[in-house]
Amino acid sequence: MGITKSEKFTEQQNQIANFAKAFGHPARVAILQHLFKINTCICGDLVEEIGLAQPTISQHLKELKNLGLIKGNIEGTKVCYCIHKENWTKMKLVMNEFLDQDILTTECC
Amino acid sequence: MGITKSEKFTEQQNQIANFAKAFGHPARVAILQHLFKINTCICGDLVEEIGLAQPTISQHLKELKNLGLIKGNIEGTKVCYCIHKENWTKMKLVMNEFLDQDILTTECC
DNA sequence: TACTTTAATCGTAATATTGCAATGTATTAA
DNA sequence: TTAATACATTGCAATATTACGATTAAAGTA
Repeated sequence: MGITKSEKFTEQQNQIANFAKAFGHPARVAILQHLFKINTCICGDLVEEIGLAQPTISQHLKELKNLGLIKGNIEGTKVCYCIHKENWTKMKLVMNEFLDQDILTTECC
Repeated sequence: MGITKSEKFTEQQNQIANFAKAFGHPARVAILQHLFKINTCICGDLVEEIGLAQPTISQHLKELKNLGLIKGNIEGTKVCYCIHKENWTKMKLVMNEFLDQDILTTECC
């Protein structure tokens, strides 16, 4: 049904899934990497950099902004985006708790 | 169009996105957490544990297996699943390189 | 053999995601 | 004011994902 039964899972599990979903598209990965790489905050050069149409990039940026991973600031006709440091750090804590689980058991198979 | 233009991105970006997509559903997060938690490798108790229908769980398990994050072993009429340690470690390297990027810039906004 | 158990697969419905052309909205420049 | 620039939004088509009933396949049990 394409609908995720979020109510069956813990808040933590849904949170992990939501962050992961944001990274689940290479364009959003590329956008974030670019924002990290460029010292000056980048606006719509992302469209050229990534190579997708402007509305598509705008949509991906919106998702990242809604999750709180980036911020946008209007500067004249341009918009300047950058990583939301504090939230990025918080996100890392959540993801690392999941990724860094200790593997206590020996493999069964 | 619902189709991701993977060819526009680097192999690394696609790899990150593919791993992230696997974690982008709380059921798969829950499955993995359960496999980590339980000392004995778990088979279809996952169906009871997670609370989704058996074909649904089976489908999620298949995705995780295709990505190489878990292994399955047939034991009689049951199937025993566990984390694929080596691949999990490799996945962590890829994800951490992405997540742990240094934020050199000051925020612009 | 026939029956049971367990899990995979098939088929399908409902919903979500991706991508972009067209359009709208500010802001700046002329 | 008019035109240009930069980006957001809308609307829609194509594809992907999620979920599960029904069925199948494989192995154990009576």
